[in-house]
Amino acid sequence: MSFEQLKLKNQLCHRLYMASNSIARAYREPLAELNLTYPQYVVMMALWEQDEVTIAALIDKTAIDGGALTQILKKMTDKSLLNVIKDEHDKRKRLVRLTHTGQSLKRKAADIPKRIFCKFKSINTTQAQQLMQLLDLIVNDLNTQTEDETFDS
Amino acid sequence: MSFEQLKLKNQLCHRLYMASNSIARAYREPLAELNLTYPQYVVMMALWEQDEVTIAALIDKTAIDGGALTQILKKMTDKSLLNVIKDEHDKRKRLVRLTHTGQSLKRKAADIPKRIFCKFKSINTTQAQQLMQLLDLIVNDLNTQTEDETFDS
DNA sequence: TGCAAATATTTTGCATGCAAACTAAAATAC
DNA sequence: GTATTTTAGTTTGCATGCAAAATATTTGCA
Repeated sequence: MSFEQLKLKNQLCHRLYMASNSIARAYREPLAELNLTYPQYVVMMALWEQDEVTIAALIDKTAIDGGALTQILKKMTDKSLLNVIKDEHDKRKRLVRLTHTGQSLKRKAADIPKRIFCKFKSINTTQAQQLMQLLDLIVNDLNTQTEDETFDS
Repeated sequence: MSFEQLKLKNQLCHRLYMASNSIARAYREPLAELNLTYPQYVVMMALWEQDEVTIAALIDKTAIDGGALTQILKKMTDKSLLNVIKDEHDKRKRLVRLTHTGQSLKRKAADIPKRIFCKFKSINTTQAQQLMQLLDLIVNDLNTQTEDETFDS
């Protein structure tokens, strides 16, 4: 048997693995200038869109693991980018709020997306859109599947 | 300013981040049955294609970081899946060789790709191919870019 | 009212991903 | 031929990603 299905060149997952690592690596330099790691940048983007949100809302929006997020928020607090405050209405909840420093970092980050996209010599905007749509389908399928299994069992 | 370019819904990188994590998560269960993590599975696939290769060759093929790979190979050695032996011709090099156990694991892994692909309800084979091609373009662009910069400096 | 079940987060332990420093051995230079 | 440079891997330190256990509250229900 040739086991074609086990060859690396046929693995969508391996492509995603490489692409995800490559692009995260590409962000490293620009983000280092802002003293941010990639997941921290994702948290910042989420908060720049909507500030003063729950941890759960942040997990929802960023898809960052809750356990990891706790640590990430701690480091971002140390860097005075944000504060995690208690929700007076429900003391289980915490609210994440940008500091002034965190808010103003948005301007410095504004050119990062363009700097990254410049590196893509081989794909145009249309292809990038198409790629994002396909990725959305996959993420949806995988997450939906998990829920279904939960229902089944 | 609306800073549209900083919104998460417009970030290709965040799609990749989510997709890569989602699919790795999907592999977790099937791979747990083989007592493998995802990167370990990638190493196995590489070795099933070509056995007795250099560490450098493995890094090339799998795109796994060298530092991480050392640890991964150590754990796989502990599980008796492979051995890392010295190259007699060049003592700097090491050769990675599957054990009989490692080789025979291939049969048990043979149905994993199908089990994962079944979860993709929304995309067909053509779309999967298209997705892989787009991802290849991105990975190529990003890696080429890095080399160019090296030349420039 | 009072306590079990559900929620929201944090903590813990393990497995990477990655940059940078370090080690060993082979290739080159002079 | 010996010092220098290059090459191949390993080690170290830091930052996640993730599952599972632990905490703290709140809800729901008898």
